[in-house]
Amino acid sequence: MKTEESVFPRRPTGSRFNLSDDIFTIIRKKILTREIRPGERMNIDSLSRDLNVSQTPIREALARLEETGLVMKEPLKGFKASQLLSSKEAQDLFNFRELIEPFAAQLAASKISSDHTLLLDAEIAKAKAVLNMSGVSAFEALAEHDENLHNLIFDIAENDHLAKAYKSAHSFLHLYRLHFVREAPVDVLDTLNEHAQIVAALKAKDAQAANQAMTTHLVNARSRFQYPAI
Amino acid sequence: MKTEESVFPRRPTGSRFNLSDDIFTIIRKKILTREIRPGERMNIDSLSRDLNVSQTPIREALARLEETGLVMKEPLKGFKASQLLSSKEAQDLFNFRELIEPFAAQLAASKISSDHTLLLDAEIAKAKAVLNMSGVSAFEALAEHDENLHNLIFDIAENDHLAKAYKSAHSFLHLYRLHFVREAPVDVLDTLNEHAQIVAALKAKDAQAANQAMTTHLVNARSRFQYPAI
DNA sequence: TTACTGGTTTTCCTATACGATAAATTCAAA
DNA sequence: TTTGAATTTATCGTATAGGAAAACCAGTAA
Repeated sequence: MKTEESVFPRRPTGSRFNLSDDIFTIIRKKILTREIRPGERMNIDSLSRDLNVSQTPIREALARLEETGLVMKEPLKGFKASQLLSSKEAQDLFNFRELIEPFAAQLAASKISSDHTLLLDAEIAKAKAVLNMSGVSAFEALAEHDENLHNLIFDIAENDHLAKAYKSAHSFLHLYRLHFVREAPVDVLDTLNEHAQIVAALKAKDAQAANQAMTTHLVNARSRFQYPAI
Repeated sequence: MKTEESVFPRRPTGSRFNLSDDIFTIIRKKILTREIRPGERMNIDSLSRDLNVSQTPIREALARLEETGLVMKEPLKGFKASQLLSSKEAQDLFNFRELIEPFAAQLAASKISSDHTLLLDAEIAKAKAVLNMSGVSAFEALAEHDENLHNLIFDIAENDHLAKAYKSAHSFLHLYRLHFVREAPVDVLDTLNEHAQIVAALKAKDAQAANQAMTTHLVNARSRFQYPAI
């Protein structure tokens, strides 16, 4: 019978809800940052001890993560982080992106507003900073910018189904890319130029050009992405 | 040392695990058949009583369903089945289908094997039976055939990302369509003819024709799908 | 070495309790 | 009668203990 728990309720009452949402986000981040490695087993009990919550929210979070595909449950063995995409799956993913992202860009071009224009300009301006970086931090900054920009385009396109499909696929690409990060400098300049072209097409409300610029970008991205033959 | 457990174990040992998976399927089905209506509140306690399981598997199932979008959690009110797609969202969904399904058909045409051909033929043959039905049962049979065929095509196309995107979007279309089911006879003949054309293109391994046939089918489906202005 | 057997660990599930919050209901005052 | 405050009720979110069954492991026998 402990007394301190009644005096200091663990959770500052009313300040935040949905513990399991928080846990979901935390575990998801652990996976996406490779703190939990692909294929690694995840023990409900130790997670609950580490994160200082009971098993219930852990179970809920893992169930949701399983639904996203980032986590797998083996019937009587427990949960583990999903394996990395195979080479074929990665190619499939690129094919998928090359299908939906140009379409999203095309839609976005026809729906863009002046607010959106400002956001796009801001993102492009921010990205210039990457040029002065190097090594891992450059890689990370570029990845973040890339994600921001692509998300922004889906926001502008205003098709939830499209955005959802992209988001769910994107985690896997992120992990895959992370796995093969090398010290070797990514070709930052090319990437930024392509981004700028996409944004220019969007601002010009030229749907056709936006589609084309995005396609070009993705095709180049695929070829830049030279992962070692495994 | 009990003896009866070998005769009749509580859970037919080995035959099924994962109570929460079963529950997930059951609840999902209840939603998809409108036994649980869009917007209806779902009480964890009464679900656990109705389904004769404890709260834990219910919570897990609901968490997963929330991830699919079929169920929503309002912070301190509980779970409810998601609202029907708005008219805009339904249009967005059709746009999305018109993007990914023709592409899937195109892929399928280039990958199709003789096994697949048999399956497609079987599905087309089975669908003929719908012509002799009427009313609601015709609608249901057609919907099932339609789903089978489209799923089959995604199987053949062998791109998991694509298939996943389709599956997640499809539930919503199903519900939306169900909502507006009318006694008025759907145009079964047109639908079956279009399906036959798609299958013909696939069997001919003509990717371009398959893409085109699917596009035509979807465009027609959209226009056949005359829902009342809300 | 291989195969079996018994104990240990892990996981899934159940049951249940308790605090907090939203909704419903009662009751008092204008 | 109506309005508003207080109280009750229902339900969610969280926590924790424990039991059943499978999986794992180690030690022994062939």
